[in-house]
Amino acid sequence: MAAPELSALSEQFTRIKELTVIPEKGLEEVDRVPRVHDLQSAGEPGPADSHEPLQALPLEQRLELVETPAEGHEHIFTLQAVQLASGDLELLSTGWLDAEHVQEMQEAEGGLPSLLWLEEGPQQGAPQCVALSVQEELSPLQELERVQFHLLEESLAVVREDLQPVGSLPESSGLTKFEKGQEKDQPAAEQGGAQRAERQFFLVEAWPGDGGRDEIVLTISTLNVEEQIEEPALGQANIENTSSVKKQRKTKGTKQTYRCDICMFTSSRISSLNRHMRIHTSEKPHMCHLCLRTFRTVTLLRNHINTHTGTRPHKCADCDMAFVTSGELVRHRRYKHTHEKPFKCSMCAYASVEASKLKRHVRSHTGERPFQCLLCSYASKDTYKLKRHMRTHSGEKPYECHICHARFTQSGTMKMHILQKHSENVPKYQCPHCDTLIARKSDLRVHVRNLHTYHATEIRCRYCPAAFHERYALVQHQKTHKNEKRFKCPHCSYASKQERHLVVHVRTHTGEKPFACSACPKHFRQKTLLDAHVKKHHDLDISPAVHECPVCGRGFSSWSTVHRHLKKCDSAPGTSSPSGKGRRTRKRKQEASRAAGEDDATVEEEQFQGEAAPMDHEEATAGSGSLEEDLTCEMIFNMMVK
DNA sequence: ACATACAACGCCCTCTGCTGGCTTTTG
DNA sequence: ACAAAAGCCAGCAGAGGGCGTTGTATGT
Repeated sequence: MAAPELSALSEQFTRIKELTVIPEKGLEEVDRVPRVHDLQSAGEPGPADSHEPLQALPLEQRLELVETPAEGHEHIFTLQAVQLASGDLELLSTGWLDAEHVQEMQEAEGGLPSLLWLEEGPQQGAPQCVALSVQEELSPLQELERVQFHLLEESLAVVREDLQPVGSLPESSGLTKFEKGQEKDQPAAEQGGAQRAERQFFLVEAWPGDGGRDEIVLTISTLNVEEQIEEPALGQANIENTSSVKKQRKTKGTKQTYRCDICMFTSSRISSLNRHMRIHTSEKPHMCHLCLRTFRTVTLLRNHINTHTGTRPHKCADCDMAFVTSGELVRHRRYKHTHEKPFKCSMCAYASVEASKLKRHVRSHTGERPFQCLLCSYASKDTYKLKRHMRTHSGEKPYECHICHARFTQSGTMKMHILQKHSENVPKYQCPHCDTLIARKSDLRVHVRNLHTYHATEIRCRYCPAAFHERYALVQHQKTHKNEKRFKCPHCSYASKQERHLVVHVRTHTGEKPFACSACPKHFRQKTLLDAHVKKHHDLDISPAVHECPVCGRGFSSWSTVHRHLKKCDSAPGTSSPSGKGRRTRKRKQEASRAAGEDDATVEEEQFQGEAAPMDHEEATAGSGSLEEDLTCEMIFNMMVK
């Protein structure tokens, strides 16, 4: 076989097979064949001098070279030299390496050596070899560009002495492969069964693949051999184990069970057991030529390659979806079309399409959190949540708003951001208990929780004895007190909405004037009045405004003074103040009231109800003019207009 | 060898809901 | 001006849906 170019790797598959069970049928036959140590004793190179090539033998002789060690010698390896002829590959020689030789090599080389066979085959010049390292990996067959590497078991083992290959071998099968049906037809009891102990050995084989492919099959096997104990009285029980392959035969004619030594697997068929045994090796002989991943089976490789090529042969009849495997299609149909959910939770009504989903769901009942964060105490119920959580440590914000480029840790957060900040028709959530509209559902829930939750203990109104169990009702109730004149004067009928107004008012009864001017002996009931006084009489920076009497033209500092003057002026009617003056004055008063801490409502209230705290003359002249004064002026103005 | 069914794990997504900081409104 | 209340907002986690992929068992 010509060495394939790397570029042609996709054309070549190299398989590595488990050794199949050697039938006991061949046991007697192999006793005839020469043994390695016999060959060695005859001066022929053998595995003992392992760097010497095995003698090349014609193909027709190869079976006879498959030999068993002499009694007392324990096999470690079966080694086969192969010829790599063009387009074909032949088994040329095999030989046993027994424990004695290994021990010698260990002593000589300080460990198990690498073994190498190089020899000329019957076809001159054809390259041929098997290279094997017993401790590390299998070295490639020479002349092949690629061979799978696999660890060999390091454990030295003993071999069953009676394990032997079959007498005839199909070219595509291993030397020691069972013949079809053999495993069932040959009860071990018929094989004679000396007592056997648990033993182990390795077997290496290489041969061309089948199916016309450019394929090399390389078999590396570890055989565990359990010695049989003959129980003639029961007429049964010839048990044969191969590496982990344990074949149990109870009685002749009863169904046989083949049990895996490594796991609980059992099968009624040896072929199934042999196939199963592959899962206990790391062998993945099928390599994807696109990404170099390897797989155990051709089917897996094919599915994998389909993921590269996008080939999706399984199409859904009800939608446009298509899948690589039939299983995916079935699952998809359950999710999207049939809604069949076979996995049902025993603790709630949850059911799922997949078992893994039920398993995940059950953790919400059990509280199990198998995925622990290494950086904090958080643990999650599934891997994704842990991965998402890790962003809180890394600061990673993988999601970016395409409009404002703000970044977010979760896609849902970004989605909400875009909806609330960059969308035109932002949805609002109506509170079912009141008129409140809230942008987010979760915030509406907070609103309901805070304002509409029933409280066992009553919440009392700040202004009256009313009490409520719901905060919203309390707030609404308290708003009804807003326009109430709750603060009533004990001396008269005066009432105000704000307590501070009542305080000022009561001073009119008590005569208290707590605000003293620092520049003159005057005292005032309100700070605002004091400020106005200081501004008018003691602030040199302020030039007093001149207001002319419309009757006599005399100048005054304020309209209120003009008003008072008009009362005395003989030529009162017929004069006029500037248009809109009354409104502007009112406005000024409102501003002054605001400066004094009164709200507009209070001003208006005092305007129209005439219940303002009464001012004495000096207060009236100190300020910017009272409402009464302004109204009088306006009345005068109106009279003049008429 | 091949197809098929099924299992298992992983990844990513959406929806949901809570939390706490920030901002605005209200008193 | 201030504090409290209420809404806004991003961060974060819980739960579950759906699909991708690989592995195993089994029948033909």
